Amino acid sequence: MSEVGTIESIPDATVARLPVYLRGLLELADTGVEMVSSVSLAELAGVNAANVRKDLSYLHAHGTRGVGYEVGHLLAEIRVVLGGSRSSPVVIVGVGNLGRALSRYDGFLAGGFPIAGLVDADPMVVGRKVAGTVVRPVGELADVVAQTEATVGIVATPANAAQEAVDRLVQAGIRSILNFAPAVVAVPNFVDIRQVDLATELQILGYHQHRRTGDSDTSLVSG
Amino acid sequence: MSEVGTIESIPDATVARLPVYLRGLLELADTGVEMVSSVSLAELAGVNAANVRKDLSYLHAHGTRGVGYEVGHLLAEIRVVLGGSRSSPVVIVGVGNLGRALSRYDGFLAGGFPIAGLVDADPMVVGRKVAGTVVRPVGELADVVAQTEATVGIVATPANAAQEAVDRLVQAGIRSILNFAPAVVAVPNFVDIRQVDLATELQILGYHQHRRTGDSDTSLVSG
DNA sequence: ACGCTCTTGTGCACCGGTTCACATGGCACT
DNA sequence: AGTGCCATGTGAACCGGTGCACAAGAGCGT
Ligand SMILES: NC(=O)c1ccc[n+]([C@@H]2O[C@H](COP(=O)([O-])OP(=O)(O)OC[C@H]3O[C@@H](n4cnc5c(N)ncnc54)[C@H](O)[C@@H]3O)[C@@H](O)[C@H]2O)c1
Ligand SMILES: NC(=O)c1ccc[n+]([C@@H]2O[C@H](COP(=O)([O-])OP(=O)(O)OC[C@H]3O[C@@H](n4cnc5c(N)ncnc54)[C@H](O)[C@@H]3O)[C@@H](O)[C@H]2O)c1
Repeated sequence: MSEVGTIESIPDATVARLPVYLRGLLELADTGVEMVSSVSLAELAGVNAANVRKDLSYLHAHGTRGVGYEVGHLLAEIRVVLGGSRSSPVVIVGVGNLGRALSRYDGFLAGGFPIAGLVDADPMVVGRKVAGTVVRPVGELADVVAQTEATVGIVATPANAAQEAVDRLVQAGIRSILNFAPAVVAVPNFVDIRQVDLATELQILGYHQHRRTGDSDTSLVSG
Repeated sequence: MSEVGTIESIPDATVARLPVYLRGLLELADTGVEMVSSVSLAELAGVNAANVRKDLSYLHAHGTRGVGYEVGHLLAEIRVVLGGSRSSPVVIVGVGNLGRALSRYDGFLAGGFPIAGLVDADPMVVGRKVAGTVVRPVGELADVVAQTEATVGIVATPANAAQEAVDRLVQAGIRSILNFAPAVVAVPNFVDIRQVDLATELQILGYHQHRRTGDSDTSLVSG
């Protein structure tokens, strides 16, 4: 049911794959490929071909049977869905090891997410220039957001400061937040927050490794 | 999906939540709390209480009805499941912006994943000391893995070098890999690889933001 | 024009995960 | 011991996602 004025709802799982398709399609476009089949795109993205077709069926990007999809059209359509091909400036709260690395990452800029503002609570960090941007006091966050017209916030503070950082971002009008701190934070339901937990990723790997080796050195408490 | 039968199989979704429970439980233990109910643990972890109970039912950690779960017992049991409380040294391939940030992260060490080895292809980077560890040539990866007894590999190279980096890790005997490069890489099926794609995370946020604002896109690509 | 081939688009069955709802059973207090 | 209370543990419905399998349709060559 497509309603005028509203963008159709696309399943979360599909949305999560669109960026992957985008990457693959950019690669194809670079090498001059103009048409692509669901099978080859699937291979490129590491997913099932039927899944690709179903995903693309949610977009306004129909392919032609017997031929495939037009790379350029697909690219444009995915870009429209993912933020309307509009640039979304990002502000980072907490410019430590991770914050600096993220600031210097040019892949964000290329993807339409320029790092526009940096703030930190530490006076030793404030005033320093990182990747061409001067770090400003966290108290001036609202100003920074306003000046840079940032729409996305990244939290890279220690875990115990994450809730405060998120609160400040929401207060400043940010509605999309990426949180790298290993902490569960509460946000109003009109705010979209995503958690990136690197330590957790390693622990999940650890579980599977443990299982694989089956090396049970621990006191298995069997009932 | 592997079907090794040594240790009981735990659903993936549950495994992904165990580290979160672990964090919450550590917090509780620090503050001297000895018993915890599924409701409060759920709140702490940001999930549904019934879900917590079902998750914990997969472990050998049963609670007592009317009371709750013993924090210490739960902690021990989760630790056992997640890698048997054994330290899993990590080797990082690609010591650029991100690789350096990860090297300096003490949360990994605390979680049982000490950064034991660093390798890079750039002669300018090789030999430099990062977080107390000397960066070695990527050609010596197998040696580094052997010497450090690393069991986990992290790929933090540019995307176009990711497949090569992964191949080297597998060649060196690594069976658990965390890949930060935005690239789909192929691995033998006895290798466990997890993708961390930060740019994708931002793009997903962008989609929801785009939807929320309902700012009907005007830059409709002409046909 | 016709039929062959190729790929899309999708109905449908399957599966893992989530959540509700409630029976089960331990604990404390009288 | 009896009674009330409370939290666990789980059966079952529900839900979103995946992938097979196939019909529908486009292009092409004869
Ligand atoms: N470094 C990594 O590779 C890595 C990996 C995984 C997770 N993390 C997580 O990312 C977060 C940042 O890690 P890091 O290594 O950069 O830590 P860090 O200590 O190097 O940097 C944290 C920065 O946040 C600032 N800060 C502290 N409180 C603040 C506040 N209330 N408002 C604004 N800024 C504040 C500090 O001044 C510091 O500059 C941590 O939560 C960590 O657990 C980091
Ligand atoms: N920096 C970030 O915050 C960030 C964020 C998201 C994703 N990433 C991804 O992480 C990866 C690393 O990012 P970065 O900013 O650290 O890049 P970088 O260019 O700073 O570092 C890459 C490092 O990898 C090394 N390298 C190149 N080819 C290699 C090879 N074949 N073997 C071993 N080492 C090799 C380089 O010498 C360099 O030191 C990239 O794929 C990037 O897309 C980075």
